[in-house]
Amino acid sequence: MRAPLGAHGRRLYMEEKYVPSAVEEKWQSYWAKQNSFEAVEDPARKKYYLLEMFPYPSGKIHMGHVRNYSIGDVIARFKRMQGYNVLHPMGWDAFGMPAENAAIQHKSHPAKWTYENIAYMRGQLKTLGLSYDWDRELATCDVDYYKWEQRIFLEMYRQGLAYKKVSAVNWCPKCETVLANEQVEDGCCWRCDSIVQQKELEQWSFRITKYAQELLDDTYKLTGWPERVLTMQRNWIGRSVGCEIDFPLQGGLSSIKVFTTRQDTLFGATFMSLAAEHPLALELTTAEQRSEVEAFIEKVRKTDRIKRSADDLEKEGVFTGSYCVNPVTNVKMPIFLANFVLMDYGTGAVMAVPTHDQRDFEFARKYDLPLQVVIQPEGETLDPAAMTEAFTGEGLMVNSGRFDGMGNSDAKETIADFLEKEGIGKKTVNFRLRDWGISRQRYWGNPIPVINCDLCGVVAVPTDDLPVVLPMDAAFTGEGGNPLARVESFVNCTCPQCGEAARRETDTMDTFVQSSWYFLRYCSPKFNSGPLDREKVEAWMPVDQYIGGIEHAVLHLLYARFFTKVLRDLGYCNVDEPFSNLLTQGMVIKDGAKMSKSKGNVVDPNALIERYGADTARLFSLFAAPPEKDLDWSDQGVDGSYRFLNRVWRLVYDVLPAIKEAGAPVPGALSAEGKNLRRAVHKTIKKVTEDVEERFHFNTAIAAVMELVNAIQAFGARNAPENVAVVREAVESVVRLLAPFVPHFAEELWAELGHEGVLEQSGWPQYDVEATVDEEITVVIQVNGKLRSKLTVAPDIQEAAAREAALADPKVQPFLEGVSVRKVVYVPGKLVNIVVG
RNA sequence: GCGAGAGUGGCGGAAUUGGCAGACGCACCAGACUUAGGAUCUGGCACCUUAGGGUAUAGGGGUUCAAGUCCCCUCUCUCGCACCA
Repeated sequence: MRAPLGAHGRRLYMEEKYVPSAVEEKWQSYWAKQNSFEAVEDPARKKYYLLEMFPYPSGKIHMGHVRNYSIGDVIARFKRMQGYNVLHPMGWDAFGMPAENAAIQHKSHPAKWTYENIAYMRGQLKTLGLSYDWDRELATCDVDYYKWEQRIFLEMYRQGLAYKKVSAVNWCPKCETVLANEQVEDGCCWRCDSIVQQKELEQWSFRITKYAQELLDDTYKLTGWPERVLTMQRNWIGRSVGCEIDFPLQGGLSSIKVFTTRQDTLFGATFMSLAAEHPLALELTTAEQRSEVEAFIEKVRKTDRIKRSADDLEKEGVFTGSYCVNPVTNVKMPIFLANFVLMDYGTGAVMAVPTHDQRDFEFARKYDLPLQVVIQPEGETLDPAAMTEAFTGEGLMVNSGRFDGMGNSDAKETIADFLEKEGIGKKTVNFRLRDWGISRQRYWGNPIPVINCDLCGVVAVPTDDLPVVLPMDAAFTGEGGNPLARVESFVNCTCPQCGEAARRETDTMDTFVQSSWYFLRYCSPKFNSGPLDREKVEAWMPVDQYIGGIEHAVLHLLYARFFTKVLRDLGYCNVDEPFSNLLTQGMVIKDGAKMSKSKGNVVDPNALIERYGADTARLFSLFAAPPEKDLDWSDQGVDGSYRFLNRVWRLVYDVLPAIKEAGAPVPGALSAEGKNLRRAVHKTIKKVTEDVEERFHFNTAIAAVMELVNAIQAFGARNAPENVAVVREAVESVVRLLAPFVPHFAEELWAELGHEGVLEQSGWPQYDVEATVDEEITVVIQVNGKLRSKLTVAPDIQEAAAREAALADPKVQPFLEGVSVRKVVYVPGKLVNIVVG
């Protein structure tokens, strides 16, 4: 039954029963109408930029999104209530392969599929009551977004930060396309099961290596990031310090350059290992070794990347027939090709020191190559003939000429100086990080804005001719490679330089490019004179809190840092690091496994919202675990959260008539019970504030509110006239503290409590320190560290009194009989420990 | 192999600075209300117990008056990297 309406359409009594759908629809439309979450720059207020990683519009929201965005929304609403000017935007990472696959499957168009998904998912996010500034929404597949990216690309090209190079890629001969590493399953194409080949292709790359040092150094400034993410990035960048050393070819003029971090073992280098792809490989091969070497190179090339880097791959190699010379010992070193030497690390050549490197050791044993010990561990004499593994520890230098007797660690620097002085080598820093290959032979991406001219070579599309718009009339058959390459009207063009017929580049950019700067674009999403409005970017950046999955620890989060630095250097912004604080939330697990269709353990957010409402869905996903941990989904747990909201609703319903007219509590006029409840209220405000603000531990914050609700319910004399003010304050506090977690629910009850304005603008509740002070405290009494009794005493009890009371306590007495008290430890306000023996 | 993190009741999880282990919730048990209960309310709920207590935070040792928390060793799990010269 509906409650009767008052004169202004307002119900006279609140609904007895909590109906989530009614409440949620009401407030969602209110927020939309009021544009409640619009972010406007305001120098008078402190800004707070809160961002969750934007989703790929795959079709519908899953529970991982619900969790991610609920966490973000709590922080956004909390900060807003605290008075911050909050920017909380949302958008779509909208280019990518699945759209193309769906188009092939449904004989549709990637754009149609993508925009339909966006429309649907936007609706789902709105149903969750997330407080986004929807006016800033962007989709990376919008021309208005990607055209600016093309402009950035061209500027990077001019600066030498974007360049074309030949690199090895995974190639499916049937699909005629490049595959990402993760699309290769057991060496076969994930779609057609053909054997994936390694292919050398001309690819566009970004020179991220130029920023390697800065990207590494600045990880030490990111104090708001989880340590493990920083560690992963540092490992990925992989800086190592060592030397480049030239080994002259025997009888030849040229030399082979190696990179080593172990120049201290140079005197023990007895042979040379080159990568199979090393440019000198064939040149160095003698006639009699030719067939063997060619067979080896072919074999290595055929082995795919995954197998090649597998742990159990046996070390193999082949002798080229040529020799080089160890520049410090003049020993003749046979030159081998070895399958474990990587062309894309260092120089693709390794000086082999079998006595002090395990890989070289295994290789030398297999091919019967000489061993020379140059580091002796203390108290032991290594005999090359008897060694079963390389010695990689510390020791004293031997067989190393003038360096004999030095500690090998100390010798590193000395030898490096020596090599530089002699012109044999030089100190270098080498990075594991490689340039970022961004070419994709796919349609649904941002076209790389260049033109290939037979006469002029690669020619940038003039800025005035931008954007290069992705043509809509491509055919999606799943065969014949990149659909874009078959759109004649797109491909055929004239060279902007010479005017002759030319072909447009049909590679599109990796989708990680779009996600590398979307957070900057959010600051001025509609700016139409460039990618970024510098003033707006300066007003909002950096992102104060970024939230997303750990799976992007290296890829996205490294690319975004790189891109921000590039944009800074191009003059678009003044930001060094885009994300001040990073929260990596855990996965949503059910029945011990990640939710997946094949496991049949998927929870559908729509069904959940329909049955319980968004507030319950949010509450449970926040309550069940702290954000950085995996969340174990439990249907019964959801019931529990729903029950809690119903309990709060009923509590308000029950007390409303009595407290309607109540004012603020007058501390001096309270009963003892009233005082206790008020203390609980203010302690709860304190705890919730701290848990949310300092730790993002929403689970304990919610638990604290639950405790307070239990306390209000247990509060016996709540309708007594002297207590109604306390009850009102208590109930209102519950509602206000719940606002960031269950915003519709809280707004509704706030209105029912008779407030005219919206709750979110009423400010975050402040606790009264005075009210939190205990009147009496419990002091624990231990005997030899074991709990024996408890004392209830005044908070200001003196040490002597506490000791005396403890020793006199009847429950403690039996434990003091027949023994002597050796010591009494007193921790003020906490415990007395009587040590006996 | 290297690096990081974790291991607490039947379950998810609390314990923020070394000071009452198990908050809060779920499940379960008993009771009340009820035609009924998958609603609601009340109470119970780590384990053992001779009812005094005793034992418990993966296992073992240590520091301390006091250890889930600090130190050492071992085991298990998760994640990341993995021939990086």
